[in-house]
Amino acid sequence: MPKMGKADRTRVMILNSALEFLWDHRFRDLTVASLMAPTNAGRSAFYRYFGDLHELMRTLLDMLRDEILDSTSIWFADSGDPVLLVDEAIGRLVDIGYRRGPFLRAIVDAAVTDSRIEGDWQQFLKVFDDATCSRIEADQAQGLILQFDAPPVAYSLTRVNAHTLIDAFGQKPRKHKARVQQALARVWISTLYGNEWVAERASTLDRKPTEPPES
Amino acid sequence: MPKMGKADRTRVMILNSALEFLWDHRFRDLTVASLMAPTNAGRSAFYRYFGDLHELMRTLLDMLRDEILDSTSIWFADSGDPVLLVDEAIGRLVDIGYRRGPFLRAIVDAAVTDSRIEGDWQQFLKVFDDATCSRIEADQAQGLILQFDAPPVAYSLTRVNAHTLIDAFGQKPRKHKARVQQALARVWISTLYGNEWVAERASTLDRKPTEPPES
DNA sequence: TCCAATATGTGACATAATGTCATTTAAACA
DNA sequence: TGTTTAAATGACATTATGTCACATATTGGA
Repeated sequence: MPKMGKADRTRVMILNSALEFLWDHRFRDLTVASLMAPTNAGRSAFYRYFGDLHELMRTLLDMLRDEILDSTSIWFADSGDPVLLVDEAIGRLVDIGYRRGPFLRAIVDAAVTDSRIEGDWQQFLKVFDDATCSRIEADQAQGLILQFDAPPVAYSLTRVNAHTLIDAFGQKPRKHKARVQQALARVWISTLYGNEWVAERASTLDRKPTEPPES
Repeated sequence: MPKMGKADRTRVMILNSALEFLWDHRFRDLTVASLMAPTNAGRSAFYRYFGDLHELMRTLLDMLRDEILDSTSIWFADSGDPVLLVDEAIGRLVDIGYRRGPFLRAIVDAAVTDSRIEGDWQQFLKVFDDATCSRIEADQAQGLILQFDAPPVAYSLTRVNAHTLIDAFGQKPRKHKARVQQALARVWISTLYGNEWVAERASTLDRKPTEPPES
């Protein structure tokens, strides 16, 4: 455990309090007072660490970004069977969406009320837009994907991911993970590579154990 | 012109002021004061007509709902070539998304900060979820669509529509209408009916005049 | 047309949250 | 341990919301 000064400990307490709060409350119900209540410190101590609630949310997004990019690094792979790659990447994405759903939702909620977070979030999505676009164009060059205007399709596909995950897992009771995963995989694979690939892959997916939705 | 009492006139002024404001400002920047400034009435007069800003937004959603359901009535048609039907329905949806983008975005923004609007919006989306689900299941029964778990796919497809439209047209400069339409049509048709139908239809779409993006 | 009766509008007030600042209190470290 | 530096506090200013008693218009019947 790295040695922490008091400032670091307080900062961590605040971040933990935020995570705890947001796990079962919406961002709109978060106030500085409610955030600092479980802490030893008083309300105004908050402002020593963050300019405002939105700045705290940006910090949370920074943390989540690393976690997401790490766990979906396969998304940016440039070799291997493209269909399996998409399937695996969606699986990873659904996993993390399931685990972090409420925080993802909180960040997107916060983005609506603050243009800086909005910018951060769009920039984050753009990483996936760009990666998807590159993949499409590379596979078009190889004849694996039909010729079409790649950017808007990539854009729509990343948005279906983001908002399906947030709507499905962003608040409890979360929806069934496997069903969401299959739906997203179907949309992506049939849009990019064609329905026949989904059909071929379907039996594999259906064999996966079906977990019941959690609280 | 129907005869209006003073109350009706003031109410209309408020609604117009809101529409005008939201055409080039975000919902987060709307305050009761800024809303009533262009009106003859003072700030507190607002509360005679609406409980709060969110109630005003619900009224706006009611108005928009009628317009959208009217213009996308073809979405709920149960006869005709399914592929053409989807294509036409998406076209209508993109048209209205383009015309009303900023208001749609304002409503979705407002939903994030108010659970009543959120409920209204989800209920509105559910109409499309259900219609899409019925269509899928009907076409599966006819063998036009492969057998798969329809509800989550329908859910993802309505969300790709809503959020693609709002992201693309919700604030100026709006994106290019035809490109968005083609992307959405591609996602829907290849997910439901297969890539070959998109390819066949592509030439038709590409022949459409390409309008430059507006302010 | 005028005059109640009623509907509409107003400004002063209470409330709730944010963010700031001088001051107090606690931690760090030599 | 004592001194320097950092962290926490509580009182205050600010901004927006929503409410209320009262003032002023509008309306429709005599």
